[in-house]
Amino acid sequence: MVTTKEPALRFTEALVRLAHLVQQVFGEVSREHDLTPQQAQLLCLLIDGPVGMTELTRALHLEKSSLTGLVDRAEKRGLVVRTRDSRDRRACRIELSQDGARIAVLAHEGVTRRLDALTEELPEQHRALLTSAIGDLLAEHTSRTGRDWLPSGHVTDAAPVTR
Amino acid sequence: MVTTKEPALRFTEALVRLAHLVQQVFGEVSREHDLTPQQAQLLCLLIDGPVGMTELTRALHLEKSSLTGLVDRAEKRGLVVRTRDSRDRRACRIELSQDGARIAVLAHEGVTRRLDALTEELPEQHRALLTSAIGDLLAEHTSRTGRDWLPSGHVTDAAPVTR
DNA sequence: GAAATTAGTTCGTACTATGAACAATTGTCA
DNA sequence: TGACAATTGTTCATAGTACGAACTAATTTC
Repeated sequence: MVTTKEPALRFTEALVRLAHLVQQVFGEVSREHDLTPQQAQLLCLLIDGPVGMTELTRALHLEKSSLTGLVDRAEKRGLVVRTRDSRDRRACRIELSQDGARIAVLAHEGVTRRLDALTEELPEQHRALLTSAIGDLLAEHTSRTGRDWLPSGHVTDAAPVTR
Repeated sequence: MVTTKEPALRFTEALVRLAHLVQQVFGEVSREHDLTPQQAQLLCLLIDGPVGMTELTRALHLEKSSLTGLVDRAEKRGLVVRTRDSRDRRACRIELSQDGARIAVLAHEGVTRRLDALTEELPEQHRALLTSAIGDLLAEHTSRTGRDWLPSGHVTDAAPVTR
C-alpha cells in the first residue's frame, strides 16, 4: 500500500513538484524566445564565457554524443559558435554568438524574474533560509557523488545552514 | 555584465540547480528500472488508481498528442492498460498493469529513498522548514496560474510557513 | 615512438514534444 | 428533435533529445 502519510513522502513530493515547477518556468521562458529548454540551458551556461565540450557534458549531465547534437542545432540556428582550442587541437570551445548572447541574457533574466516573483511574498528571511538549505542539499549531493562542475562561484558559497 | 552578486540571482540559481538534481535522481532511478524519466513519472501518477487522459495532460503539462505517444509506448511495453470509460465512450482511463504497478512502486520508493538520503544530515527542523517553504512557493504559483491538478492530498496541506 | 588516453564526431535507434487535421461522442439550446 | 458547438482522444509530419558503439585525430605516457 502506498499512501502519503509519512513526512518523508511529503518532503520528496515537495521536491519533485518544485523541480517540475522550475522546469515549467524554464519551458515557458524558452518558448518565448523560440528556444527549447535544453538550448536555453546551454546558452545560460555560456554567459560567463566560452566552455569546452567536455566541461559542458559534466555541467549538463549529458553524454558527449548528445551534446554534439545539441551544439550542432544551436550552431545551425546561429546561437553559438565552435572555436578551435589553440592549445589542444582536438578540443573546441563553445561560444555565444552576438545573437546568442542577447537571447541568453534575456532568457536568464526571464527565468530569474519569474522565480523571484514566486517568492516575493515570502519574508526575506525564509527566502535566505530556503536558499541556504538548498545549498546544503546540493553540497551533500556533490560530496556524495564526487565532483559536479560549476560554471563559477554560485550557490555553494552561501553559508551552510547546518553548523 | 552578468555576474552572480545579488542574492536574487543566488536564489534562482539554487532553485535551478535543485531542479536539475531532482531530475538527475529521477533519471538514475528510471534507468535502473529500464524506464525513461517520463515513463517513470507516468507510472508514479497512476499509483493511486486509473486516470483519464485529459487529467494526465494537466498533471504532466503535456499536449494531448504528446501524451498519446507516451501512453502508447508505455502500453506497448506492458506497463499500462487503456480502459474504455463506461460513462463517456470518447474517454479512456489509463491503468497500471500488474507489471507496471510493481515497477511504479519500486521507482517511487527509489526516488524517495535517494532524495531523503540527501537530507538525512540536515536537522529535522530544517527539513520541515524546507518542505513548508517549498509548499508556500508551490501554493503561490498555483494561485497565480490557476488550477494545477493534484493526484491526491499532498504537499499543499502542509502548514504554510508564512503567517 | 608505440600504446594508451582524451576530445569530439558520426550513425542508428528509441523516445519526447508539438500543432494541425481528424473522428467519435457528448452537450446545448432553439 | 435536430443542428451546432465543445470535448475526448488519435494520427501524422516535423523537430529535437538522448544514448551507446564505433570511429578519427591529437595528446600523453612510458
